[in-house]
Amino acid sequence: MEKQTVTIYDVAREASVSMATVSRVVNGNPNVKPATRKKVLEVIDRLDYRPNAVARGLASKKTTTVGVIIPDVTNIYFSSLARGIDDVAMMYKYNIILTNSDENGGKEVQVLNTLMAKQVDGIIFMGNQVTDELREEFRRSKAPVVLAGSVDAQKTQPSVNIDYVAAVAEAVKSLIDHGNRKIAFVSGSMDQTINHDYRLKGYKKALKDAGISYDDKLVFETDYTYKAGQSLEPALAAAGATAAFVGDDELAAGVMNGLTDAGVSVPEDFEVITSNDTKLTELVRPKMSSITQPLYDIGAVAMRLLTKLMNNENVDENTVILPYGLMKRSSTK
Amino acid sequence: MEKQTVTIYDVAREASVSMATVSRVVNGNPNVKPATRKKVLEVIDRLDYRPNAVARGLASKKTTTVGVIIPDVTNIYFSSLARGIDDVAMMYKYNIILTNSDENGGKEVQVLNTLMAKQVDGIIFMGNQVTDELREEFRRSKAPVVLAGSVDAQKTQPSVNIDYVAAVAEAVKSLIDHGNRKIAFVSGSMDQTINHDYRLKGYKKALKDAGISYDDKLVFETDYTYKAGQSLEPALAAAGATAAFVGDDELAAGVMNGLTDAGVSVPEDFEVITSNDTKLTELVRPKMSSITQPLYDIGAVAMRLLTKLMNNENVDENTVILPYGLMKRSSTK
DNA sequence: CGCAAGATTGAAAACGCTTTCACATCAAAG
DNA sequence: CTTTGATGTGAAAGCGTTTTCAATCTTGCG
Repeated sequence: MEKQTVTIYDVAREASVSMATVSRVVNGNPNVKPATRKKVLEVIDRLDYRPNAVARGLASKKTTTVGVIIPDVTNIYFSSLARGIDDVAMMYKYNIILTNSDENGGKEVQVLNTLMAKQVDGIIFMGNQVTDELREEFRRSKAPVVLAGSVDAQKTQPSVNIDYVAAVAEAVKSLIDHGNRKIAFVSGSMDQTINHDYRLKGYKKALKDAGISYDDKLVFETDYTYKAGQSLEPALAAAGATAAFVGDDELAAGVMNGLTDAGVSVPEDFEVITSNDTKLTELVRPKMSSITQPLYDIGAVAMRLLTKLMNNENVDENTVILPYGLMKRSSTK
Repeated sequence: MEKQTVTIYDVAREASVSMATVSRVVNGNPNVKPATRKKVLEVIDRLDYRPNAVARGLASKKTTTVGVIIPDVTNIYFSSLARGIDDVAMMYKYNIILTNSDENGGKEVQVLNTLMAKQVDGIIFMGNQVTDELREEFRRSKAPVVLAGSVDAQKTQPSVNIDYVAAVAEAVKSLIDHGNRKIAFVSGSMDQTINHDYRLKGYKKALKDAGISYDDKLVFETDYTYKAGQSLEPALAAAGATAAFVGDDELAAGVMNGLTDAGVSVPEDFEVITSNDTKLTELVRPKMSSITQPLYDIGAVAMRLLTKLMNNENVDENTVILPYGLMKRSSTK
């Protein structure tokens, strides 16, 4: 009992016009006499005809779907971007093929290839380690690729981000202004461009501006997980830190809770400022001060930029920088 | 400078075989002489041929992509399921077209239609208000549909869930066992089957078993948002509740924080137990006691079930119920 | 009324692959 | 050597659209 499918041919026959005409009305081509259009529309309605997007994709070489590579949907930072991406994608009639990469280079390359095989019209990439191999795949791709909330050391791809260096510098400066001299820098892998080339740079800049010397014993490279943060307290104490800048909200929540559990009170004895301003910052107690980022917008703008690229519209600025801010909550004085 | 694409025809020509043969080696069909296979493989490699999945989809009537309808990726409960879905999808070589529905009936129907137009091989639906119209769409769909972490009053679709009635009953019973008599039931819209037909039923059952009479003043119908929970304290106090069962973790975090902010200490003065065991339960302080659910597995099993359905394998049980548990943390005594 | 310029339409060729069916080949058996 | 049953292979017909190009209608105008 395979369900029967109605094709454009059936409609053409029933309406006694050609497939071409049906195609025209379906696609809103204006070169159709109103009377014919009406007739065709009626048949379409009567037969409940629904165009087959795959056939259309083959014939037109456009699939109206874009690939989205995300480290992990479960991470609120990225899912917030994804939400922005999907909303504007829908607005422009695109669909999203979403795949988790775990920031695993091999998987990323593989995923990229299957996306290209599926003939996506464009790709949005999230992830902060653009390997040479990956960059090579981007280049060979006929579909435009834009990075969202993600940086590439060689700035070769269109991207949407905030000014991480300035944001981190400002965040760290606020810590310094509160009298802290030993400020920990806590983040994920230093292999990630965003940590190594941006955040750390901002951190160093703030220190330098304040005349504090940089000490790599205060740099903690760890996982972006709650657990990792939670178990950091002893190390933080050992290093004599009195405050910390943290590169991820979940990680920061871990750090804070680990501190609190160890009897260190935040922000009195230890200040914490985090990076992403996800809703986690409001859930934990004390609420976390954070760099603020227009998460949804980063995704939305990235997708919007991608639509332009896919349309071959020329864009004035390929790498867009959105504004950031600083939100003081209760994890800092 | 359109990038040139290599087709199966090019490979056939270069290898001096027919397209059929190339197709066979690409698809691992065993009826190819090893020598020919080798020859073809070499050409494929040399020309860097990548099969066009759209053309393949048109010819074979299989797209190896499934649609996933999710209320909001940003909600950790659902994104956890989505992660499970994507992982097993990848395992079985499927891709995921992900769309947010906001549990908006109209949008759901529309999305469903575009998914069907894209010829997805199957659909995973998350959302708890299956309207008649939606159910009708499911029925007319030639692709199988399975519900993940979502229930339909008419149990007509394959689905993967836990036993919500029993789980809630048990959770509420634990609250009763701690001496509470006035237990609030806090959840999202009562229009949602899961709240109305399952959770509330479990709640009532627990009350009844304990000989406590049901009082609808203790039922709080609200949004699934942190904010909604946070502002609930006055109402909770007014109703004289000393404990609450909450249907969503983010909402529960709000409730708890609202309580705490109002000077009510949890769990001493007020106990809270939540439903989804997402990572939020561990982030907040006190950590939240919760019904535990195998979130990732619900998604994974749903996807696995879908693969079987797509293959027309016959499955013994269309509606699978996964085990739940109760995790005592610090928001209950 | 005649004609050029649009405005509408249709025929048919792609699009890049899978799949059916028939044909050719080959090794083993008689 | 034939015969036979596998085994390998190719030709060609789809799959359901879009799109090009030419053909056919309509108009407005002189």
